[in-house]
Amino acid sequence: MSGYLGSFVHQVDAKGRVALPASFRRGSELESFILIQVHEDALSLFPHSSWRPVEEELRELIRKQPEARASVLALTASALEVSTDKQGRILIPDRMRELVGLRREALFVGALNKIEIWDPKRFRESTEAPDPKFDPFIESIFA
Amino acid sequence: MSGYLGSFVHQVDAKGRVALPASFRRGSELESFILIQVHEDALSLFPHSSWRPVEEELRELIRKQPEARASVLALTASALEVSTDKQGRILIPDRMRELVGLRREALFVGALNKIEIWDPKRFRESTEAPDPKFDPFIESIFA
DNA sequence: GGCTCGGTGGGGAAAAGTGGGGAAAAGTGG
DNA sequence: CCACTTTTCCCCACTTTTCCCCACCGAGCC
Repeated sequence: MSGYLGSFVHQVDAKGRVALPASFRRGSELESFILIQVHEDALSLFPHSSWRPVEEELRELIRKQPEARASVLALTASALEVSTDKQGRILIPDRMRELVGLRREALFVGALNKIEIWDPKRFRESTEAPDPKFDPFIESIFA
Repeated sequence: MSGYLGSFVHQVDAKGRVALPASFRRGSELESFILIQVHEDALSLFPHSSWRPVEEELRELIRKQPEARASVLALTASALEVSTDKQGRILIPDRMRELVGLRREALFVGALNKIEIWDPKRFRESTEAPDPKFDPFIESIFA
């Protein structure tokens, strides 16, 4: 199975639940993800297979540069393990929705090894004027 | 199951008991941890699986640098094994709470291989202005 | 049209968090 | 060795939150 691709808008209900897009579900059983804010304006969902190497590298960073401990602690403090319920939904705590301005609608965006969750309006604003500086690199990848 | 993540505030009752957050409980039975102060302003809770390699390294250090014995002894002297009671609570002795300024509220923070226990106010102060020097490292980890 | 699958909503049982009384154990002094 | 004090911790009770489960709706397919 290849990386996550595509974008889907789903409703956030009164309890803070959102259905994970069907095409992002891998096993048919209940799955769990790491929910964390690593970019301004978006939450990220890591499946365990993608999270494991991230966790290793974070610990490596602290061992080599102990002063980075506070930065890493701030990250892990705001991260969270979330599981899908029997309907394939995840629960996003109020606190995390506020961080990225999520209201009634959540935009799920496939980002290869992870899934990003955006407020639809903010996503449009962030992607409508991409920097053309990188176009040659991207074109050469697809050549 | 991956490392400890998330942050949770719980009440310290008059007897010095605090509920361990449910998401930090691994086995359904009673568990035990090593409670120790390794950082200024925070207590650390090590599950046995994380403590074992630490213990190895401490002994290794003494073997290679015998002058470090006093420092290690000061650490182990203030450490403590704590078990959860049937309600999933641990007991934090007054002496340890005073060391890190813990009063009525205790903030449990997941820090991958261990759990840290902070006074909520001190945690905010310590993490609200993280050193941006490490941002590039962290971003490259999540790329 | 009937069926299935994906998405949405809400009620209720179960679990988590909190507090306190009292028995058991440990510590202290005669 | 016994009696008394203090501490520990086991157990019960209550409140709040979580989340499991059922039901419905709508779109697409057979």
